[in-house]
Amino acid sequence: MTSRPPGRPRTGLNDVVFAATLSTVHELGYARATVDRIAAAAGIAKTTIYRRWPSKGALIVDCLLDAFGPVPLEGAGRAELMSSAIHWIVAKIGEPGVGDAFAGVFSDAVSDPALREILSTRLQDPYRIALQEALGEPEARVLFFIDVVVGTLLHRMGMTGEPMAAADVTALTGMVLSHFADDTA
Amino acid sequence: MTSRPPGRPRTGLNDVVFAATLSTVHELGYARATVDRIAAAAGIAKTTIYRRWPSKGALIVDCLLDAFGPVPLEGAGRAELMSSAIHWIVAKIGEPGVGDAFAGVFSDAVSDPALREILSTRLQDPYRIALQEALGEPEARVLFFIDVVVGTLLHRMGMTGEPMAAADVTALTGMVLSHFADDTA
DNA sequence: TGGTTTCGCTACTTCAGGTTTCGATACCTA
DNA sequence: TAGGTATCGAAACCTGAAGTAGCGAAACCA
Repeated sequence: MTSRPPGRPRTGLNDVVFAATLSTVHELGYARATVDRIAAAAGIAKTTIYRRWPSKGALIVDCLLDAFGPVPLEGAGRAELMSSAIHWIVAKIGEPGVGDAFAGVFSDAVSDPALREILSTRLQDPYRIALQEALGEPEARVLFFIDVVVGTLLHRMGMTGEPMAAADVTALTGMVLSHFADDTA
Repeated sequence: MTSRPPGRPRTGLNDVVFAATLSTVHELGYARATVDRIAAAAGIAKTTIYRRWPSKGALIVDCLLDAFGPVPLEGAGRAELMSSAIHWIVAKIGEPGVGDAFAGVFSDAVSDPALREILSTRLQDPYRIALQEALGEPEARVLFFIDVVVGTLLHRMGMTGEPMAAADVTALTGMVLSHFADDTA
């Protein structure tokens, strides 16, 4: 918030920027969370942000990577693995600012192939690969799984502005699990 | 395309603008399809567009309403109704420019409450109500249905830039149908 | 102590959404 | 046929946000 004299870098600046990004997006929404405002919230200059990230989209993706962390793939059977993965993404998207930021970058990516590439490679691929190995499913099935889960959650958030309620999350989980339980697809 | 002298209105201007909107969005993507370009493609002035629509988002929503038309709810049983509804929205989203335009407005709506209101009221509600009456399902279930179907399709389009392949559409249809077949949710 | 790195600040460019103004023209009515 | 009115086209303009450039200042390192 407050100004700061120039000088050599301080450690942990990324964390400050990430926190400022999420809180700003949470407050103002994605589109109105300009780089200027994020920089102001972090107490740094806009130029400093553009020295570390090539674009606003890249900043958001890095911020989401930091917020998500590694996917916790714990559980005995395949059903438990998938169920825990769903609940994990639901919880993450429900965190303040994370869902808005996620929906926001995804939005921009629709008509920005470069950003789509970043989003696909840096954000989706790690989780897709981890899920593939854990579940022993082919790539196409895992991609379909991600489309259904993430797409449904984002559509609800985009339409209502709020994360999905617990009852619908239960319905989503049950639907996906029973679909992936049989081997007919 | 070509210039045109000023004068009294011509009939069917909306259709010209809608066609120009879809083709421009199809060519350049949503974000790069500026109102200037759409106007140029329609052979009219940007001012004329803003005289009829208050914003780019409103124009796109009207354009989508025109492109979608009434939802064809034909079929004997509930399963056939839902199946035909899914295939209808898949076909519509697959039309040139429609999917991009849909994903684009939806994106903008994430951080624009006013646009979200327009999108929800004018685009989603009519179809939701029609589905409610045809299926005899409560509102919450129909909303969930829409979230799953539309969300999944848009996520795939946003991630890959192309509509969903037939095999995955089949999987999606089967999953949704079997979920809504039982009365446990 | 001196060089290098990184930062803060200010100013700038570019571009898109949206507004305003004004002149020109076609339709409608008398 | 003449005049009023509604609508269009053109161009200039405003606002806000992304991204860039240059300079001075401070901290770290050798």
